[in-house]
Amino acid sequence: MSSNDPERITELIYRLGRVMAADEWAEGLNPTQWAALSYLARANKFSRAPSQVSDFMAATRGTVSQTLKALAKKGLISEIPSAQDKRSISYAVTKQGAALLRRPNLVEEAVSSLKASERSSLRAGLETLARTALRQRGSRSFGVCKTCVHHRKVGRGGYCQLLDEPLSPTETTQICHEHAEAA
Amino acid sequence: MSSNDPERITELIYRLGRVMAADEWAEGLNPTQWAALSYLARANKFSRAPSQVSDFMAATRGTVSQTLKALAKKGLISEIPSAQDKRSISYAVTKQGAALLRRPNLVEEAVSSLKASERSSLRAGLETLARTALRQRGSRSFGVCKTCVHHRKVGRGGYCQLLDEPLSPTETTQICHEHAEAA
DNA sequence: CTTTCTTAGTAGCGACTCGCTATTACATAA
DNA sequence: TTATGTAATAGCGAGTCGCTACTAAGAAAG
Repeated sequence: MSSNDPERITELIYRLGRVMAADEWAEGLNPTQWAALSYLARANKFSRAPSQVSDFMAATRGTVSQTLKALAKKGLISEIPSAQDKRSISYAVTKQGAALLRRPNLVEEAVSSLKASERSSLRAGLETLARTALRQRGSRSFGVCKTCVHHRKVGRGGYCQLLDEPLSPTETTQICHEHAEAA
Repeated sequence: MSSNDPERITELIYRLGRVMAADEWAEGLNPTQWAALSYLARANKFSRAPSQVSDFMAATRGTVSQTLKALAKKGLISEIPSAQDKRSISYAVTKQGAALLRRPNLVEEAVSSLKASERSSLRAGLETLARTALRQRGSRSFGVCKTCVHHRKVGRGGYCQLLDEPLSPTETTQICHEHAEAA
């Protein structure tokens, strides 16, 4: 009888996901390619290898490998071989890729039209939900550096105690593969 | 600076959608097939034709036609030709299909573990969001009969004033293609 | 030093989705 | 009767998906 049915919420998330996906058949890309492109644009330099993209996208490395090759062929991202580890590759979003990402998004617009109070409670609920679901699945959280246990604020930027690397102000707001939510 | 970024909310919905999808490669079905099967189980008898499924799934009739054929071949749904309109087909979930749908779902479990207050505000936010996004897109709402402007309560069941059809108590809780939210 | 793990990335396979453009089979209105 | 519109499907090409199998390179243990 409860109208707060877990079923209804699941349904809504699923439906919204599908509507967003349908909206993302544009500019010659498909939803998966948009997801990979947008992740790469928001991830820091330690988190842009195929393995990490596939972790984020909840897909296998093989699948993601193909997606990234396709994006590279379209000139939206570029391959950058690692200097340290000769097995490893990283990808960077090109100017053309960044331009494409400025396209307005259906759900983002709908979110903007929400009242601030609705927005913050929606966000809180989704945040908790995502944390729970991802933990159950054994997936990483993929938050931004400034909310991570390994992060120390240094001046305007910061420092990652896990990777022993200084971070620029911009980098502290990027997504990291090694992210672990601070208490 | 706002941590209620529309971007963050969009991101969370997208990520949850992907995680749910990854979780739905099971029992020989894929995410799209699960979505169609679960819709058919929850839709009323006026809303189970390929056209209506494709409206709901935000896909073309051609794509959905193939998905439904695949489900039928697996014996999870069965084809029912319409008596009135000889162009039209309807689908019904079989016993085997219904049995499959009882599989526990990752996100549904996560939702259940939410506090009741969190759950209701999450639900409210998603409801509004979905309504806005669907209207922007010109999509139908696909609610259940008992919340529809065309619905009149009659005893334990109801009556649809649009289709001029009586509804059993069960039918008033099913999804309808013609649904229009009552004020 | 070599073996022996382990990890990063990729190819290729079969099944499938997706949007697209016909095409067929009706229904309905002029 | 003849348009006009709608329901469903077939077939096309590009691409995702999980999978297995593979190469190459780093790391660890003998």
